[in-house]
Amino acid sequence: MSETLDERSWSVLSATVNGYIRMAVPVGSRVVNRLFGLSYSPATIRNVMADLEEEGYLTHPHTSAGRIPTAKGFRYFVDNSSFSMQEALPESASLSSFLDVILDESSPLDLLEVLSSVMNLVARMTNYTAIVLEPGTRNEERLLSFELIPVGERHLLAILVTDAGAVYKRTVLLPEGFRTKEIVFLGDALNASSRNVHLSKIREKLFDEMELLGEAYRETLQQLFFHNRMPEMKLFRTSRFAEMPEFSDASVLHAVMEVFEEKIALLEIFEDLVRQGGVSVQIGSENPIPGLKPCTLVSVPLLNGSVWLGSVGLVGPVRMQYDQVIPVMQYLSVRLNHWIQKTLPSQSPSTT
Amino acid sequence: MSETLDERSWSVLSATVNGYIRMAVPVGSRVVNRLFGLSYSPATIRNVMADLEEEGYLTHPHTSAGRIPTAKGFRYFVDNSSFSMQEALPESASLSSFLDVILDESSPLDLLEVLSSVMNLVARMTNYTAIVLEPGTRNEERLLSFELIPVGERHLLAILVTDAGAVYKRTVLLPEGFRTKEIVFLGDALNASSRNVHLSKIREKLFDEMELLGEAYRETLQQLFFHNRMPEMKLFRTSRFAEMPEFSDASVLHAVMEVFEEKIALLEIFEDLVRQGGVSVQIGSENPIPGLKPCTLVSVPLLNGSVWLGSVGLVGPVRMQYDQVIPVMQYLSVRLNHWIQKTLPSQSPSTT
DNA sequence: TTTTAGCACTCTGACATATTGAGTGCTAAC
DNA sequence: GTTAGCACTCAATATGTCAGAGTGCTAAAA
Repeated sequence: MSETLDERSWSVLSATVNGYIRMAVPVGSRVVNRLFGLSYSPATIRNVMADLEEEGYLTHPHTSAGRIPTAKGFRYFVDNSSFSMQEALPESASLSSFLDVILDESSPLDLLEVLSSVMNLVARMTNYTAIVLEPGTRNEERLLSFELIPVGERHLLAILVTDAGAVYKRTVLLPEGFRTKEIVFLGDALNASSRNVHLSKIREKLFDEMELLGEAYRETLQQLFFHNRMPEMKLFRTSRFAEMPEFSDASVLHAVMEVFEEKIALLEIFEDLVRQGGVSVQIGSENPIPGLKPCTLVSVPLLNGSVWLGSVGLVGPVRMQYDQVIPVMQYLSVRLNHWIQKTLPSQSPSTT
Repeated sequence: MSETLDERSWSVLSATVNGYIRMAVPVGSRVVNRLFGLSYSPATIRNVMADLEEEGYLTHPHTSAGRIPTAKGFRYFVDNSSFSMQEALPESASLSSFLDVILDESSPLDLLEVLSSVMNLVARMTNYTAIVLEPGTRNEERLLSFELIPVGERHLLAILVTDAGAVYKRTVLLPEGFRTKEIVFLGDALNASSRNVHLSKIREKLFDEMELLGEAYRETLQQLFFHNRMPEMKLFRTSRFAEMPEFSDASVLHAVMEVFEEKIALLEIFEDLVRQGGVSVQIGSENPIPGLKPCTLVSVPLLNGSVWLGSVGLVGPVRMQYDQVIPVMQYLSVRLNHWIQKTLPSQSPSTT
C-alpha cells in the first residue's frame, strides 16, 4: 500500500525516529551522522531528510530546527522494524516469570484481577500508562448459576454467575407483603432449568412468563434478574504523563487526563479494535479521540474463542519506545490468550 | 487554644482569604478596601495586615506584593466562619433531590456504587476531586451467607456475604481427585452454623477444625474461606488539578497525581480520621503526605454504629471554596449516615 | 490615641533589543 | 553521487528599560 523507501532513506528515517524517541527534541543531520554512525556526511543526510520531508515522513518545526517524524514517519518505522523481545527489554525475564506465577492455573481466577496485576507491572516496566478493560454485560454469556440470598429482613441479594467467569450481584428491597419463598422458589427453578443457556434467551423467556404476573412482582423480578454489569476500566500510572515534555502544556495534559477519566471514548476504541485481533498500534491522530492525538495506543484484545472478554493496552506519547512496547504486548497477547483458553470453560456455540 | 482576633483583624483576614480564594493572586490593601467594602482605608488595612503577618496568619511573597493567607490563616478562617448550605451552593436543591432518588430504600443497594454516583455529582458541582473509599476486609463483619458454586469441571466459586452488605467472591481450582461433594457439604454446614457470627470467630473455628485434615484439603479450604477484600478507592475528576494555577508546575502536579495513584497514603489518612467522626478539614501541610501539601482534604467517615463502612472526601487546592465545600460535606454526612443506619442491618455487639 | 493621606521605595512582569548557536539550503568542488 | 563550505534563518537566552502594584513609614487629621 505505502511506497517502499530505499536503503539509505530508511536508515536516515529510522535513525531520526530513534533519535527523536530518545531525546524528545528535533534531531539534526549532525546528530544522525554522529550518534548513529551513518556513513554519510551531514550534508548528504540533509538532502535525504529534505526528500523524506517532501514525501511526508518528517517535519520541520521551523527553518533552523532539526527534523521530527510525522505520524506517517512513525507508522512506516513501526511497520518496517522488526522488534524482538530479548534485546528490547532487560526485565523481560522477570515479566515472564511473573506470568508463570500469576497464570498458574491453581491460583484463584478473576480476570480483572489478573489483568490488573499484570498490567500494573507492565506499566512500571515500560514507564507508560497501562489500561485494563473488561466490557460490560455480554449476551453471549451463558448462565452457570443463579442464587438468591436473603439479607436482613426485607432484602434479597441476587447473584448470577456466567461461564465467562463473571459474577453479577445486586441487592433488592422486597415490597411490603412480598412472599419471599415464592421468589426464591422461582430462582431455584431458573437455576435448574436455564443452566448453560445464553443470558439473552433467559431474558426472553422470563419476559414471556412475566406477562402473567402483577405489577409489583414484575418490577422486583426485573431488578433481580436483569442486572447489567457496567464495563470496568482500570488505569495504571496515568501520572506519568505529567512528567513527559510533550505534555508540559497544561491544556494538553488536561485533555489527556479527561479522556482517561471519561473512559467512554476509550471503551469505544477498544470495542472497535476487537475484530482486528492481535496487537494494534494507533499512532497519534490514527485514533478518533481529539484529546488523545498526541498519544499512541498499543492494545491487545483477549478472546475466548470468538467471545471478547477484555482488553489490555498501553498509552504513551507518540514518541513511544516502540521497540520495547510492541514485543511486550505481543508476548502478553500470546500468554494471556493462551491462559484464557486453557483456564476458562470453552464456549462452543452448540446451545445457542 | 488559638488566640482570638478582634473584630477588625477578623474582617481583614476573612476578606483577604476570600479574595485569595477567588482570585488565586496575592491580595493588596486596596482590593480588600474596595471589593469587600471595608470601612477602613487601605493604609489602616496595611497596618492590620502587617500585624496579621507578624502573628503568622498571612505572608508576603515579596516586598511589593499583596498578602497570601498561611495555613494558619486558612485554619482560623475555617474555624471561625459559619457556612450555610442554602446561600453557599446554588445547585444544593438538585443535590438534595438527587439524594432523595438514589437513597430511596427501594433502589438496589450497593454502598460503593451509591457513594460513587453521589460523589461523582458532588465533584462536578464543586469542581474539585472527589474520593470514595471502601475499606478492605473488616473482622467486625458477620457472616450472612456462604455459597459454593461449581464452575466448569474443576473450579469452585465461593461467595461470602456479610451484614455490611459486602460480597466476597473467589474462584478456586480443586486439586486432582478432590471430592467436590464433601467440600460443598462442608460449606453448607458452615452456612447453617455460622450465620451472624463474626468473620474472625469463624476463622478461628475453621483453623481448629482444619488441624485434622490433610495438606491438600487445608490449602483449598483456606482459599475458599479466607478471602481478603482489598480496600477499594475511587477518584472522580482528578484531571481538575491540571487546570488550577497552583499546579501549573509539572512537578507539583505530578506529586499530587502520584498520591492519587498509590492510594495507600490516602487510605491511611482516612483510617486515621474515622475516630474523629463528622467533617474533617485538613488544610495544606496538616495532612502527613508530602505530595498533598498544596492541597486541602475535606472528608467524612460513614459509620454503621461503630463500624466503619467507608469514607467520602473532596480534595482541592488549599485555596478551596470552603464556603461551598464544608456545607455540602456536612449535608452529605447527615444524609448518608442516616441512610446507612436505616437501610443496613444494624450491628448490635451482642453476638461478639 | 486612632485613623488616614502622602510619598519614597521595592519588586515583578511586560516589552524591546541584542547575541548566540544550532541547523538548514544551496553551490561549487571532489 | 557525495561532501565541504558558506550565507542565512530562527529559537532561545540574556540584557536593559519601564510601568504598575503594593508596601512601609511619617506626619497630619480626627
